[in-house]
Amino acid sequence: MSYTRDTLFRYLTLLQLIPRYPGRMSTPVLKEKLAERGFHIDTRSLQRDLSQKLSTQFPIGCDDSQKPYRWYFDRDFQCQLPALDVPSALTLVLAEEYLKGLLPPVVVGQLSPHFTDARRLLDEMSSNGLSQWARKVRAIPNGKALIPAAINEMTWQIVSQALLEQKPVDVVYLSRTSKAEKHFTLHPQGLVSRHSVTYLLATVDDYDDIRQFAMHRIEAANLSEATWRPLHGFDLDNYIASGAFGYLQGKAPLTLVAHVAPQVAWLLSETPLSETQRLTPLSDTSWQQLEAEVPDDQQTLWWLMAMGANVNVLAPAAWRETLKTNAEQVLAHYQRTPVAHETS
Amino acid sequence: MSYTRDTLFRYLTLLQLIPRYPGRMSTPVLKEKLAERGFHIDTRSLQRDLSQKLSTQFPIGCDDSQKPYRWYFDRDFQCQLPALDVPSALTLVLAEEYLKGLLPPVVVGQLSPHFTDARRLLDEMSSNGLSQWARKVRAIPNGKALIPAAINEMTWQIVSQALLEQKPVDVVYLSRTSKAEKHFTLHPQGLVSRHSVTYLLATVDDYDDIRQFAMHRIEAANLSEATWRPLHGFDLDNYIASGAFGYLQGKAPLTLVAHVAPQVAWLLSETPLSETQRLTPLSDTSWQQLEAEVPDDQQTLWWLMAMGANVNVLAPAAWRETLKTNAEQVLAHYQRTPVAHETS
DNA sequence: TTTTATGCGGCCTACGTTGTCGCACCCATA
DNA sequence: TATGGGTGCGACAACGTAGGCCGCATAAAA
Repeated sequence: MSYTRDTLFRYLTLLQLIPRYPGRMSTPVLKEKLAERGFHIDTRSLQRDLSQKLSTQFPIGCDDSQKPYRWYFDRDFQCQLPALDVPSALTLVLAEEYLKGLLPPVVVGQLSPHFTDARRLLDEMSSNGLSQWARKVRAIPNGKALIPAAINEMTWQIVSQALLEQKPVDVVYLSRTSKAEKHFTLHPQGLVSRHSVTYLLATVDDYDDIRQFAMHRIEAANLSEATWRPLHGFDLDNYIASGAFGYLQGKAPLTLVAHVAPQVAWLLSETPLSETQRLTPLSDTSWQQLEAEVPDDQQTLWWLMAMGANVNVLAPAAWRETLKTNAEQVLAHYQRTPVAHETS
Repeated sequence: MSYTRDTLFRYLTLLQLIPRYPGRMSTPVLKEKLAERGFHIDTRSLQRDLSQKLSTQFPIGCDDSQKPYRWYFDRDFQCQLPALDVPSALTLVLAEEYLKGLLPPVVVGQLSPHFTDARRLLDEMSSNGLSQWARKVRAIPNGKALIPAAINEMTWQIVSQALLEQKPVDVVYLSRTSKAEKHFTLHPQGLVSRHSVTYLLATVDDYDDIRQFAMHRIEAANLSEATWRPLHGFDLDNYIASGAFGYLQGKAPLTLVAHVAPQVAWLLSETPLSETQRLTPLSDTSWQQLEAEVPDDQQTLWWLMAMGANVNVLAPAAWRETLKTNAEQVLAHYQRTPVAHETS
């Protein structure tokens, strides 16, 4: 039996059991959880640990409005073992910059204690000299930053729990088309974050087909009493590849052949399109010939379109044709619509 | 004087002082750091803490090849207070999916203990029933995923330290143009991660102008003996806005007016271009009129180009002209180049 | 060889830890 | 109003651990 050595470890276990603020845990529950982990102590000892030892040393709060007291960590407290090092802290700051444009505020907010921790460390590091590190790192996202749709915090918590524990959820969903609130029982099968919109994939009520539900349109969610209806043979990757999110994707990769302007060649030499990319200079011009195996998806096509006149796709023929047709249509727009509209 | 209550706290402080694996810290140094934080204990006690208490309960290693023993945490160990909750763990998994396409492997690797921690938690949560949560979440990045350039781990550590502590670094840099290794002393002023390439902004040797150095082309880095040369009046945001990274950006935001196809309108209603965006239906068509205040930058223009024939920009006139000209040039490409090339 | 720095086992005492008990309080139920 | 279960809390005593101190062993430095 391990007596003494366990005191420290029991404290640590206890600290790990106490949830962060929105959640809280009552003394008897904590006692039971500790017992599950091999710490059989008297209730009195636990009470003493909480109210006399831990809560004086840690930012721990206690809800004593009702009798089984409930304990919780301050919302923004964060402690890591081992402590964050400087490179990791910098990485976290960069990560936050990127993620702010990719995930809804509430979701990024889930990680804010980590980011705050990183910033605090950097502040301390560079205290000698007002280095203002915050002004020293920036992330420039790839592509246009759209504003992520806002998600209700409670919804995110309930749905993520349901997804992982395979439980159905009752939701109030604001339908896109009818503008009406509808009540469903969903059986979550997957979660997809596309750009900045997060979708829950689930079967509805007693049906067997997967449908998409934008998380930000779920107005309320609660774990359901209904029994879980498992769905076999569902594969998220196949589902995405089959074009469910507007990214129709052929199974086989394609060989892209194109002539690219110098500035594009420069970009690609830094960040290749694929592992197999080859760039070869062309005679008579500063342009280069690009050959690469790329996936047959909408993303790649969009990228080519964004490059505009700076790339000249030679193969595959289908893409060449698509780009050509698109250019013709764009031109048609601008020839048809009178310029006078511009002032509107 | 706080005697007893400090035991637990001293252990925690000690644990926070021990660095993660690549680093390590000797017993005397630990003793001194503890003293700095108010824990004045006998060397013997520290030795006992390390070798008998902590290293039996934590994944702590000891390098005893030379006499002042050096202690370190296992590379992949991670412990959080308070413990990770399910929603945060899910968020971390999503974040990792995104970041893998945005930051170099080594940089994301800095955070891998966090991600591993999250995955472990999810594994435990869903152990009952083989829920295979890893198959349940996916992130679809915004725009084409280019392959991030690889960075040397040591370089990242040294440079991030130098940047924050305002110290010069000696680097061996593989010049892009000359293909030759060059030796510089850099005075780091900022770090910019653009798409998937990370650049260090620094002044070189005795010059005062800022230059960009791609992190993945820094082959070696060491803190320099040279004295730090401060640079006043440098503002990273202005630098970026002035077009240093190919994103020329006008100061004033523009009012974008365009007609957009139904699918684009749908996308924008989910993730607006800006806070002020307005979408109004057009008569005679399923298209909608879009009005939004957008920044005057390359990103927005690229986004419009990628949308191709699905948007018809009415204002500003300059963009309309740019898009038109671009379409004409693209068309010129595809009319000039013989289709026969495709089979090459 | 001597010196210094470090690790380590042992010893001893102060004091921290913890089970037990009694009391107070709140709430639900009779 | 009375009663009983659940919970928090102060007090106390017994146990045993934490931690300073000492001496020795070892290895690197002088």
